[in-house]
Amino acid sequence: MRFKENKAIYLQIADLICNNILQGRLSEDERIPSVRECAATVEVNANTCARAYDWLQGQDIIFTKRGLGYFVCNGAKNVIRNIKKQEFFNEILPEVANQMLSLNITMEDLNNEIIKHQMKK
Amino acid sequence: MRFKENKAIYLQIADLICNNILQGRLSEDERIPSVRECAATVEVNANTCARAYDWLQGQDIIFTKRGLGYFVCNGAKNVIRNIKKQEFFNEILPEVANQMLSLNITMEDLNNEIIKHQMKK
Amino acid sequence: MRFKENKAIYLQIADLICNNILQGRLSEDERIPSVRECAATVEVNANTCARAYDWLQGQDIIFTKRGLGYFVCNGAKNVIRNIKKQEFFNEILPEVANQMLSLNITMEDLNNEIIKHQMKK
Amino acid sequence: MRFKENKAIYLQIADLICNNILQGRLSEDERIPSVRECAATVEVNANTCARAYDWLQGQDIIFTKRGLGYFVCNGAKNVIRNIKKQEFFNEILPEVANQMLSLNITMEDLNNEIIKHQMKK
DNA sequence: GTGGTCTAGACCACC
DNA sequence: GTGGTCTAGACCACA
Repeated sequence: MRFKENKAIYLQIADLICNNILQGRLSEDERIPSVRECAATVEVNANTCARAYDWLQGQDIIFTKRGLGYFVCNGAKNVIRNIKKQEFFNEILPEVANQMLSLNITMEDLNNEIIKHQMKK
Repeated sequence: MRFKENKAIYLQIADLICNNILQGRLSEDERIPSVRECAATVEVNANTCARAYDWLQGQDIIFTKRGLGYFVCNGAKNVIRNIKKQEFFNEILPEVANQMLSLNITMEDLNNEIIKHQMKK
Repeated sequence: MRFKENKAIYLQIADLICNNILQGRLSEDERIPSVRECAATVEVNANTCARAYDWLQGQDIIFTKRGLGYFVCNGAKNVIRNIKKQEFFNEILPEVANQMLSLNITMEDLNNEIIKHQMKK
Repeated sequence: MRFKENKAIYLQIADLICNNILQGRLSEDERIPSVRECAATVEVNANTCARAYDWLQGQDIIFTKRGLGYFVCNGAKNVIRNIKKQEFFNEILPEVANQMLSLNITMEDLNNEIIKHQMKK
C-alpha cells in the first residue's frame, strides 16, 4: 500500500481501521486483524501496525483481550466521528479559510473543486 | 513568539516571511531582517532563522548579497502563491473532501463554517 | 578524512556520495550509509552529514524513508551528470578559456597537461 | 558591474586590475585609480575596493605612496603571470581533468568548446 | 535503530 | 555589521 509522505504511517494505518469501522466493514465488538496480518496486508513493519493499534486503544476505539486479539469498542463509531470532527473543525477548516483568503480563492472555486474530488470516489 | 507544535519552527518562520511578502509588508528587492535580527524578534536560535532563510533561498523567494543581507527576489509573490496553491489543491483539499464524505458534512455546512472563520479576521 | 579548505565540507561529502553513485558503488534504490555512519567514517559531526544528505535530497539525488534511512533516487545518475555538466561548461570552461588567453597557453599545452593528470589516476 | 556569485568580489576586482596591467592598459609605475574612483566605477562599497588593493599590495603587484595613491610595481606583469599560472596548473587543470573523466568528455569536446569561448572575445 | 529539529556557541570570509 | 559553516549535544517522532 502507498502512504502519504506528510503523515506518519502509523496514523494512516489507524485511519484505515477507523474508516473500516465507520463504513461498517468492521462492526463493534468484532475482532480486527492481528498486528501481523495487518502488517502483511499493508506491507509495513509489524512495529508500525502495533503502534497504530496502540494509538487506537488509547483513543478507546479498540481494546485488547489477552491471547485473543484486538476488538472494536462499543461506541467506537461515535468516538471516531468526534475525533474526526474535532480535527476537521479545529485544524483543517481554519487552515482552509486562511489559505483561501491569501490565495484569493472564492467559495465557488472551493465548491467546484470539492465536488470534483468527491465525484472521483 | 509562539509556534505550533506540529510544524518545524524554521518552516513557520519561512511562512512568516512569505506572508509578509504576500501582504506587501516586504516588497520585491527589499532587504529582509538579518538572520540575527529575525532570531531576536521571534526568540529562537539564529541557526533556526538561518535555516528558514536557506529554505526560502532554495525556493527562489529570497537571495543573498554577501556581507549585506537577504533580499526579496523579483517574482517572489508568484513563487509563493504557486507553492501555496499547490499545497492547497493537492494536499488540503483532498483531505477536506474525504472528511466531508465520512462525516456527512454538506457543502452548506462547509460554506457557513468558512465564512464564520473569515469574518473573524 | 581530509577535506579541501575552499569548499564547504558538507558539499564535499555530497560530492563523495555523488561519485559513489556515478561509479556504481551505490546503485539506484540502494540504501546509503546512515547519517551517523557517514559521520563516523568521514570523521565529522553528524549534523554536517545531515546537511549534505539534505542538500542531496533537494537535488533529487537521494530520498528518505522515515525511520529507515536514505536511498538513491531513480535517475540519480542523470541528475548528477547534469549538475556536473552545467558546472563544467558554465563555470569551469569559461575560466579555462580566459586564462589560456591571458597566459598564452596553447591548446597543445593544455592537452598535454590534461593527459598527464589523467594518466596519474 | 556584474560579479560572479562564486568568487569574492574583492578578488574579482583585483583580477580586473591585473588584467588591465597584463594587457597594457596600466603600465608599470603608473598610478591606478583611487579606491573611491574604483568603487564608483564598479559600483561597490569602497571598503571592498580597499580590500582588493590591499590584496594586490600583499602580492607585490601594486604599492602605495602616501598621499599620492597606488602605483603598479616594477615586474608586476611577471608576478601576475606567475600567480595565474600557479592557479591554472595547480587548481583549475586538475579539476578539469577530473570532471572530464567522470563526465566522459573527450579532448575533442574540450577543444571545440574552448575555441568557441575564445572566438566570442 | 533511523532521520529531523533545535540550541548554544564558535570561527570564518565578506562588505 | 552580514551570512556561512561547523561542532557538540540534546530531544523527538518514526519504523
